[in-house]
Amino acid sequence: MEAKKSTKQVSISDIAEALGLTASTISRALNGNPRISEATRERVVQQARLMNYNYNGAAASLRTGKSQILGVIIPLINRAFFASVISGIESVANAGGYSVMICQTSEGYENEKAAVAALMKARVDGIAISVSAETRHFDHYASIRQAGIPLILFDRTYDEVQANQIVIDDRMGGRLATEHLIEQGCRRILHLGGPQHMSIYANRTQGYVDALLAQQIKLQPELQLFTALNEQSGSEAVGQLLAKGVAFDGLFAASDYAAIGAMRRLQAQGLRVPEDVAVIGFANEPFTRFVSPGLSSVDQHSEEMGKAVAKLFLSLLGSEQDAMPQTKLVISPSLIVRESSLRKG
Amino acid sequence: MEAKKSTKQVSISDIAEALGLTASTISRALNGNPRISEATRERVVQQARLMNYNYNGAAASLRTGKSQILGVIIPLINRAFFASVISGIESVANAGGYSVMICQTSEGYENEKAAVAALMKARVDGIAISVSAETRHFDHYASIRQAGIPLILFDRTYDEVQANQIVIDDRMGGRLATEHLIEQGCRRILHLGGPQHMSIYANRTQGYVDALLAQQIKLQPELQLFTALNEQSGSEAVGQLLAKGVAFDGLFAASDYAAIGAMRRLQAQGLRVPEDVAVIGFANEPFTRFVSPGLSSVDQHSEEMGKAVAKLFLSLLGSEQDAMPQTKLVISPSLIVRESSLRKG
DNA sequence: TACCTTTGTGCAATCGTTAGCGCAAAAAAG
DNA sequence: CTTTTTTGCGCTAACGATTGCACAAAGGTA
Repeated sequence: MEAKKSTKQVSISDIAEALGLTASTISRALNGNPRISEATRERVVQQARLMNYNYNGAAASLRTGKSQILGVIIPLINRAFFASVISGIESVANAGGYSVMICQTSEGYENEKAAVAALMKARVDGIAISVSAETRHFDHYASIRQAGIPLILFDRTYDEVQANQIVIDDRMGGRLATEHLIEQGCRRILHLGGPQHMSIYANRTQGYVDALLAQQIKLQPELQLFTALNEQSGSEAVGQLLAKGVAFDGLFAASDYAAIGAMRRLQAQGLRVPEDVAVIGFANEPFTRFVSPGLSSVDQHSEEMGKAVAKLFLSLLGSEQDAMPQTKLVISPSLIVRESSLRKG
Repeated sequence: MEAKKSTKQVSISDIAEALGLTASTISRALNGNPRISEATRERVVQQARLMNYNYNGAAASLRTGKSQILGVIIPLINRAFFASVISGIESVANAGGYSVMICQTSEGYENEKAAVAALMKARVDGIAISVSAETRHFDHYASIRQAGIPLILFDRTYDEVQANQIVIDDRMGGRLATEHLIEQGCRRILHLGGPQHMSIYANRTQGYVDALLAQQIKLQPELQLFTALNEQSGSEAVGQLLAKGVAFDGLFAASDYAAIGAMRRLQAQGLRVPEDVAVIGFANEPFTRFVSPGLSSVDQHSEEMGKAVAKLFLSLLGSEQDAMPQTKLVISPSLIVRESSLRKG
């Protein structure tokens, strides 16, 4: 009365016993250690399959100190950008024999602390973080560095954190978007920017400034608004400006959501896009191709970024001893032109 | 010459030594065992914080057989539906003290096998799977049942698998969508369905049939097309029907992507939506609200489904002994009416 | 004072794998 | 036919946390 219901998993010692060998031999055979004869290895593999053996990662992790797990912390999983990044991380990490453990912070600082703790508890071999909007100080990363495992910040990074970084060139993205609007004949370009304490938004704004200055277009303070960059705030920003009688013929929003909100408001007020106002967003969210007019945007190569994160992680595993050299990888964004910014003339 | 670079994490024995106690006392203190005096517990907690102690999940997992990890396998992470489900799973699981390990299969059978193996290796305490499109047999789930841990199938389920299920009522969703079109005056309703070996698609089709029969509308074989349900196939399906001169005044697609593809094609061919053809999709993808006309759809309450998955998992943990009773939870979808299906008359 | 409870902590075994060291038997070298 | 090297495997001690059992000290009861 102990058979069927037993939830006990078979271990290498069970295999050893069945084969008249010892656990160490099984371990070596399964791990491809060259000191084990081909014949024995074959027998072991057969028996393992037969007995439905499952490798116990926890035991190995305890013994070796490595878990073969990569931890990832992101603000929101159901944002197309982050979902794609994870997808990229997943594919490369898996190919390298690593599993991925994911935590989302919902942009909250306390959640981020809890996430770090959870990953450290799982003894992950490295952590990749896209910092939550709420996070302003970084003491909770200390335990990661103390454990001596790779720490990679991506997209939402801060230079003050001692860590490897992978970002897209947001400044270039902002410049590309703005230059494009200028080329389309826009001269009074409204910029809807995000929280400037976050480098991604500050850089997009800087790119906007760069482009204007390069064309000797004077910056107009009333044409720069900083909001939460969601659909509603985009709509409201445009509504207020129009109410105040501030005119503009182009609009660069640092987020597609703000852009779509703004575009819909413009249309609701009787303005034509792109004829009266050319609009471009940022992130190339999936919906941008489906709306009409198609929303121009800046693609961040999110899946590629994810792959880069995982690759960097894998490469850091070898050389982790030496004071953790800080890599900073910058990915160039691409301009995606659709109807919302394309004027016939 | 051993201090700074040491990557060694502190263990409960280290705390014990510092305090002149034993590891067992530290363990009990940290776990809130009532046999430890409040004074001692306080000292231990202080010292642990001081020494920057991190709980070693691997060690505990080895000893207890529990990892406090929930494994999740999904076809694609960067699909709004699955991303939301994960988000829901994550929030509830975390609140229950569990971490989430995610694997994506990219709809591939071999990947799904690898994912199961990876999760079993991590000794997760339970696995939730949304079956890949390519998967037709389920032997690879055997190791899960053998390990005696909860197995939950969600959304993409198969009754032939002995497991708990959480699904939405796709049949009801299909019926709601079709009834709505009928109410809007449609009589010749085109249905774009998905692979019928997958219950979700078969059920949506069945709902369509139910609605028509209930209204004594005769089924027209030429008005039922089964495709891969992406944007392109939706477009092509409509193109072919129009070319063949098959008329229809309503369209129910089992996917929003197929619906948008179809809608754009209709418009390109000069047909008005919803006046000439009323269109409704399925899944309520984020883009449906942004397109124009707004695409009516069927909401699957994805985040809620995720939460239900995690809750079921947590509840199964207690009662896992008894032959795993098979729960089947059905979530009702909601009809979301937008302009694409709303006729003035 | 003697005995019984509580209360608070220590002892030691255990989970499954790994890896350094040791040691026979077989093979190669002299 | 010895001596050295190689090959193939076993022994054993970890890794860090948990937990049943034991047990001393303190407090209660008779």
